[in-house]
Amino acid sequence: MTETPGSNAQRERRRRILDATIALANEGGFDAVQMREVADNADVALGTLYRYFPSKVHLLVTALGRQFERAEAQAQGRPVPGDTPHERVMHVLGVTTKAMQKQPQLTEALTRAFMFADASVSEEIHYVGMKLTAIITHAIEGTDQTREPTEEDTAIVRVIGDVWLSALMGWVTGRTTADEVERSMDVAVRLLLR
Amino acid sequence: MTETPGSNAQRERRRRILDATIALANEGGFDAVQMREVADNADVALGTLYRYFPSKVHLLVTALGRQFERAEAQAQGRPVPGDTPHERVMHVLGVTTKAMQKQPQLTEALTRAFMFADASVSEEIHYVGMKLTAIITHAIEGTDQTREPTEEDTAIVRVIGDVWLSALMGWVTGRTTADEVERSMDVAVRLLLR
DNA sequence: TCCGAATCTAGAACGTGTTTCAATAATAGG
DNA sequence: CCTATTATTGAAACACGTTCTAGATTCGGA
Repeated sequence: MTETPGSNAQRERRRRILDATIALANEGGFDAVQMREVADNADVALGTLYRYFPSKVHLLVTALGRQFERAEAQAQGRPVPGDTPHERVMHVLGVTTKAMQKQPQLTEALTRAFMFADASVSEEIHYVGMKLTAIITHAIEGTDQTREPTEEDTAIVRVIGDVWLSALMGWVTGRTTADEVERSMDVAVRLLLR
Repeated sequence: MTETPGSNAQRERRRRILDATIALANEGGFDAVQMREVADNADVALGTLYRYFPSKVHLLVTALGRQFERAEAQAQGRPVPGDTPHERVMHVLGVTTKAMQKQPQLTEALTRAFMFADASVSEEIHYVGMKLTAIITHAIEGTDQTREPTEEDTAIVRVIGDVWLSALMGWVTGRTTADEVERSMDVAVRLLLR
């Protein structure tokens, strides 16, 4: 799927770096992901870290992309429970929200990096966006994978993704609770999938 | 409206600081708003700047709030053109998008600060959110200000605001063009206001 | 007008993201 | 196996947000 270029040793280094990143983020959030610390924990020189990832934000957004990849791989084939698009989308969002609640620091780190990213990270951002829409589309379609998503479906998926990001931001910045996230998602999805 | 406390000299300092912030942001975006530079240009000591605004993000989000205040004051009383809620909302969003296109650096600076804000900025963030929903609500209502907004209206306004923020982020990070922002807003508003 | 408290100033200092560089190690091509 | 190229290392240096300190200055109340 995602062919990572380079020698074996290089793939290993890259993996160690991303692992260290996730571990640090999980413990202390965005601020705890310090480049010197990541390099140390990944057994790599600081310069090497910067050769692999040109900035902290690149690093974190790439890590987010890897998380989405794994989530997608896990959901692969398994049908989403629920009889209506609304139910299925809410199920996926609910599961995701619950997972994020269990690792609030990690969520904070990855979300803030995503939000803070500037134009130089657009490629990585775009990748994450694709994964997100793929997951929501999959939920809307349900088992009925035969039907090609209409243009309207695509638009709806994008809007749901947007609302979810905003809600996530509210939660990460402590303005809303996880319950409120779920409630506001429910309202938005109801408005859109009617 | 917004009673700024303190002596005259203090209000003046605060104004100079925010003016310098906007000016720097307008020239060079988020990175060009450097605290030492802001302090210099506003003729205050660095320590004073930090007494007024405890962080760069507080500073920028407060500046964003002031911009919204002014936008709201200008729109005050003037009815929004358009015969339907959809038309009126799109008109407001279109005008805003155009204004932002004229000052892309300023938009980048304020948007990124808003996105990056953490829990300590929730008050300022909340203020900006209120202004935004007020503007959208005003557009939906149009001249017919008699009708109390329903609960559904409120929910719709919030979703529109969320989508707009996401679209804005896409534009700021160079993933989408201003045209695409407007187009995706049109789709979202159509989906919601039907 | 005078005093004490609050505010402001100038500047040094610190932490962390980022850059740079010389030396060493690994790797690929002949 | 040798060599040229490239990658990695370790460490210093730089940039900018933030904090701290010591001494003016300003301000409000007696």
